[in-house]
Amino acid sequence: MKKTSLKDLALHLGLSQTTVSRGLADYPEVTAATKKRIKDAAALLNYAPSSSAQKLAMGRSFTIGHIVGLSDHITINPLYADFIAGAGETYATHGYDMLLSMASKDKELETYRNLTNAQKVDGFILSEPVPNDPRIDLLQKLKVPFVVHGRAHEGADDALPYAWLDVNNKQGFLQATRYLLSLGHRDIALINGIESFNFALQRRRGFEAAMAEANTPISREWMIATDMSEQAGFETATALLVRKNRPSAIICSSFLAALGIQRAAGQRGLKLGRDISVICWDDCLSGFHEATKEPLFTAMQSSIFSAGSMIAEMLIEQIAQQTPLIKTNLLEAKLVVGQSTSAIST
Amino acid sequence: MKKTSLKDLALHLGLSQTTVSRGLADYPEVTAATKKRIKDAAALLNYAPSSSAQKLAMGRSFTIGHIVGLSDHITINPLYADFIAGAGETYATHGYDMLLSMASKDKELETYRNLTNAQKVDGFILSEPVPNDPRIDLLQKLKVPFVVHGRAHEGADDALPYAWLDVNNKQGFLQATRYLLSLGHRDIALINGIESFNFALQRRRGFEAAMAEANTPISREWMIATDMSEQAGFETATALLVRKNRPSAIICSSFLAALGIQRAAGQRGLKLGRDISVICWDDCLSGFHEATKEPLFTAMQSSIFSAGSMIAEMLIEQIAQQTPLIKTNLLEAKLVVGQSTSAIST
DNA sequence: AAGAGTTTTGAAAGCGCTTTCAATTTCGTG
DNA sequence: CACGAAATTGAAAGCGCTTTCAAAACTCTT
Repeated sequence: MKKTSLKDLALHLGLSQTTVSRGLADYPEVTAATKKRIKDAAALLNYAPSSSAQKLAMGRSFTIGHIVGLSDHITINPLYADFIAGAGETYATHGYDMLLSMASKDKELETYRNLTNAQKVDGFILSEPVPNDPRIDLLQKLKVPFVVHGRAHEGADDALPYAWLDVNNKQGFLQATRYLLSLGHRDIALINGIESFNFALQRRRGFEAAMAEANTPISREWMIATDMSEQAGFETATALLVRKNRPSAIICSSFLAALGIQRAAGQRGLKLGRDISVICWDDCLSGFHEATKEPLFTAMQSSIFSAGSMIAEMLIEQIAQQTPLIKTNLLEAKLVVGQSTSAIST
Repeated sequence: MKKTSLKDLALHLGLSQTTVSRGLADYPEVTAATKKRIKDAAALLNYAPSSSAQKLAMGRSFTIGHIVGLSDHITINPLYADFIAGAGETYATHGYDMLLSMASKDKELETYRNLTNAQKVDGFILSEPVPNDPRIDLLQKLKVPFVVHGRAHEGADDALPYAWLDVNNKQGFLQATRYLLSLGHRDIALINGIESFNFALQRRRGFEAAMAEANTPISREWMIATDMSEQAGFETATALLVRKNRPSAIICSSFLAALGIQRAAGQRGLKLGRDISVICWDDCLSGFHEATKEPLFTAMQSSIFSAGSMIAEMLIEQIAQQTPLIKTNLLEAKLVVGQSTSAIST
């Protein structure tokens, strides 16, 4: 049995392709009665329009591109997976598809260009921007709609010449640090992400601001920027805890790394929330969360899943209206107190 | 500046569309000289064929579908992310695109049907099969090429009526258990994945077989099937370790859960590889591995990234040759000794 | 009952490519 | 130099849809 085409369907109904096409697309000029007749027949004959024909005729692909740049052996991180899942859910409800493309870092720009030129996508979501990200320049030159997850440029927050959605990293760590200070902690270490990523830089700013507010000196050796993996968290924390004067609290940029801190602490007989306080950034990854119980870590929470969902919404909207008016969205993380922090014992 | 079409390019070159098209596609009847002329011009004018037009004309989409069924709030797991990354890399080198679609469990079958009918994809990769998976029946009925990651039916391994790639789960845990036994362990607990997934069932089989071989009784309360998350590992291990006669070794179905076991052990002052041995299945997730150092866990390793890559290769091959000859591929996991196991102290 | 206005339908022209088949050019050979 | 064979090129017909524009079928007025 061959695929049923619009022509077949029209023939079967004794109508023109035009009318059938319009009926299926809910054009107002088609009577409700014939619409129903058309749709019933379509269901019966198991008709589905060929997407490539549609795309060709309409000049749009109803597809959003996500490109992940694989550098050597570092691949998708779980964060990104959740983000994608959020976006994907939104696409599904809006009739969009998601094109996911892996490209080695050196082929990344080329991949953006190809997907655009071949008209495979109507727009892009851009993740993990770096300062003055070349991808942004490229996409602007190509005049293809896109939204950035994060901001690629410091300062002038409001006047960035592109659409973005970001979480208020600075404010988040400001608040987190204030919380630790309010518990009496003064010797606070920072285990941050690589600070060439803007998010990490902003978090440090927040940390520093809070410490400055409280007139608390920062130990430079206690501000560490590293990978956001369990292993890195473990190693960094171990290095920190092995010293004779160790911090009484750690503020950490990732849930995964916090797990590593916990391992390091456990190995030295230290219990989180009793012997040492830990507060971390928590992107609310699925699989690490049992919503039911008191959270393991005190954390600044901001679901990256919903970030994905929201950014997809923004992009779809931008595509719908031709004029690329530049919308932005700044999310605030929420302080949630868990078991990993306590007031300093006097 | 409008997009350059094939027509533009042909006009510019003073050739027919036919020749240009053939030249770009490296047809043998086009002279090397004109081929070069064509390709240069294409590069100059920044020409890229419209993929939808190509698809329409050729009746193929050069796109592979991956559908992830989201059940409620459980989304993509990191395992799957790595798998996808591996597949994506292979697609890229073969000129294929990956269409990633999120669908709630109840809409999942419908999504397969839609993508197929709309001819959006040339084939599917099917993940996490369950016994007698309805998706398999559907795809067979739709006559669309697909390869299953894992096997959906027990027994008759060789004669399954579909293409699959799987890792030898039974053999893997057989070997792992034998290793623990060889270290003198007899009180071994199993923390397994949900056993409605075939992979988990097979691993239990392997465990049981090894124990039977050694005439070692299994404590039924020590065979636990649960989620493969850090949290679940932690809770299960805690329950196990809190008893007065606790196992001397644990075999665990996931690296993540093993992390949880470690946390539970640490909390009770037990050190892995000294006070208790742990061996786990390790899918070699990126981000959890520093290739440089001795691995944390003794484990059965099998990279899920390369599984993704291999399965993509299989599918592309199956698509290329119309006749769907059914290939299969059984991978063996590798025992790698790390720090988390040691001979039982006498 | 005719004319104007309003719905509802359809023929046909694309969208940008591939590919069949026929036409043209080039080449080798007697 | 002529002639058939081989290599190279092109005109045009799709692929399956959307959409413009014109025609046909109604619905009211007067």
